[in-house]
Amino acid sequence: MAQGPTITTIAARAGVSIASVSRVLNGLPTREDTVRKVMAAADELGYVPNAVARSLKSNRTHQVAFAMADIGNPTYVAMVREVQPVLKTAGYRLVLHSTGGDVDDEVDVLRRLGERYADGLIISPLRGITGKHLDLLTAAPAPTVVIGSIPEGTPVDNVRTDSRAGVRLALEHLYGLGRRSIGFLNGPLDTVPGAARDAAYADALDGLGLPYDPDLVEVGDFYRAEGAEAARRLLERSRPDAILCANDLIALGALDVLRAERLRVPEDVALVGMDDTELATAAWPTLTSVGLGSAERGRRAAELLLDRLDNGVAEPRIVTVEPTLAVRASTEGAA
Amino acid sequence: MAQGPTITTIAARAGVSIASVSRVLNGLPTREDTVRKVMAAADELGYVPNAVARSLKSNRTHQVAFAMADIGNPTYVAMVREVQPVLKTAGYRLVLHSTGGDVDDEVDVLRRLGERYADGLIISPLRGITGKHLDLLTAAPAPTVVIGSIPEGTPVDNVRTDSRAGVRLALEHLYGLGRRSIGFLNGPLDTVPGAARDAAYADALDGLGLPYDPDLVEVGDFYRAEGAEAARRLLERSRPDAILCANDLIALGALDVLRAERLRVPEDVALVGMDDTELATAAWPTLTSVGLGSAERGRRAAELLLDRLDNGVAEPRIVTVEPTLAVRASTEGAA
DNA sequence: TTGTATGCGTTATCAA
DNA sequence: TTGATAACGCATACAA
Repeated sequence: MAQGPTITTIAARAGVSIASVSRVLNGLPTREDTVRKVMAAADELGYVPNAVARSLKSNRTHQVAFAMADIGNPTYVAMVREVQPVLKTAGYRLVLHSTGGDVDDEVDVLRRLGERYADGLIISPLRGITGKHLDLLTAAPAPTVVIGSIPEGTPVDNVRTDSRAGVRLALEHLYGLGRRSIGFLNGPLDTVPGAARDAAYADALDGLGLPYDPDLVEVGDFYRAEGAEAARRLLERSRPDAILCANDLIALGALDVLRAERLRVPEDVALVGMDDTELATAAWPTLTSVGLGSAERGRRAAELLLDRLDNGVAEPRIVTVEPTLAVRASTEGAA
Repeated sequence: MAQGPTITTIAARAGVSIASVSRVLNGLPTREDTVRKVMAAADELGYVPNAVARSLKSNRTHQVAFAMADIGNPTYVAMVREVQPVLKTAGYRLVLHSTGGDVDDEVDVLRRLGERYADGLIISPLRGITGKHLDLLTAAPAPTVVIGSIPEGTPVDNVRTDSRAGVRLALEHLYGLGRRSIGFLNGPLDTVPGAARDAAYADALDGLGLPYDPDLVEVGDFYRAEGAEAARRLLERSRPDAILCANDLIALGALDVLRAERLRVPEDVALVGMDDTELATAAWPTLTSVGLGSAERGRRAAELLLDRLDNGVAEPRIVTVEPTLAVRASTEGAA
């Protein structure tokens, strides 16, 4: 914990100026002899350059911030897991912000980006871009990439998923299996995924020529217990032959309830989750799930950001990641 | 992305010196009139203090680094999830390092701590403290907390779990259920948890007066596919009436194999996982699992570190987190 | 090739 | 109460 040596210490030890030390350490052309003396001194003293001082000069921290709602959520875990190696390879550290999905917290992250502790930001706002976000985003003090939907024309890089297509995949799959009464367990409508999936569900039904029946829709939260509650409420008033859940956790909750009600999955009720997390294959029966490309979204976001950091400005770009459907036992019956 | 205003900008605008600006912004006693002028100027310019410059002066980054093997592993997710709010509340940012369990990577993290980009470090070395770690640890340039076992006498704060007691809990539970042929699916023996759990298993058997039968032990890796492979190998040569797995993922793999072999859980084979992750309740039957207090270890580590950061030096402390046994359907048969 | 001096943005010391 | 100035550790323009 002793005060570490600085280039001044080395300079004294080697009998040269701090400029020479700096030059040697940065590999600039220097006389062989001087190089040796400096390197020797640095070695003996166990010199490690001070990142903070370097940052102050260079205006680069070699840090990238990543702000998400909850690092416990498998979706975000998948993102972080992909973001991390991309950044690391490029020489950036990852600073994590867990906002709890709180708008003020998210806004705070944006504002504090002005403190310049990071060179760039990846942010995935759970409750969407509000007016508060917008001003800060358009005048962001550092390159920013938003994962999730943003209002048209917002001048930032954006990686989004096509949840509409994802929901359609699920419903078409269920329709193809002969299911006609397809329930929907959603998360809060004031969240980005909640609102998007709600609209997509109505849309997909329409595309299949099925009516939208409010009795088949329940809103809870994106967690297992709340998913179970919602499922219970749903089953009290209707008996669908399939249920789409807005994420895998909700689907696990639904599975608990269906089991308790002695309803067989998929024979009586086919079940589909979303996000295609590890939980989907841990469940029994294994869970058919719509993959929304969390991992890929994370990776693409990191790449966009790095590109901008390295190559400077460019037009804002929008990347859309296509959804996939992982068909498993909860809809097809096989193990 | 414009160059942000500095205290110099504000000073000019308000017609005072940078010293006055600094005083106002830091809440030091200043004349009412000056305060107003400075605040007004700062507001209009949208001033945000530069964290890097501040750090250079104060020698404090308000960042804490957390190094772990893999941010995808539920154990580490649980830790991060607890560490984050503790740090945030105390005003620290979290810098994440995912080392892949690579010793050189871990050593690199320790070394680069000398760059002073963080005020402290929490590290959870998967393969244990090697000689390479030791030197750097004892002379760490910033307060460090190690999660996991460390050699006696290593002068750093340490949060450990009592995996010996954890394994004992599991085996006593199984013994109490009448199981006498208890298999063990472990992870690599050159990892800390692997080695510890191996010794603990032998120990616990001994305590119960059961013989150690090498045919009942298999080593794979801490993942599902490898767990399944290990289970397959184990079942090829013996038929235990219970299996302890070194983590939940291995247990899931074992569950897959038992199911394929038409062996009923728990009637034919009782199954116990370790770490008590979310996966344990997602599985079917739900999985009895030994909780090793990942969340609590994370929280305690963060608290230890903060205490040291705030209150300076103190004797190295060792915190041991007690294991718990979550009994579920995979051993007791109930839903 | 090397050294002196300056600035990055802040805090803090010292006179005024 | 305020302003001029030094200092944090490093990189660099410029002079020698």
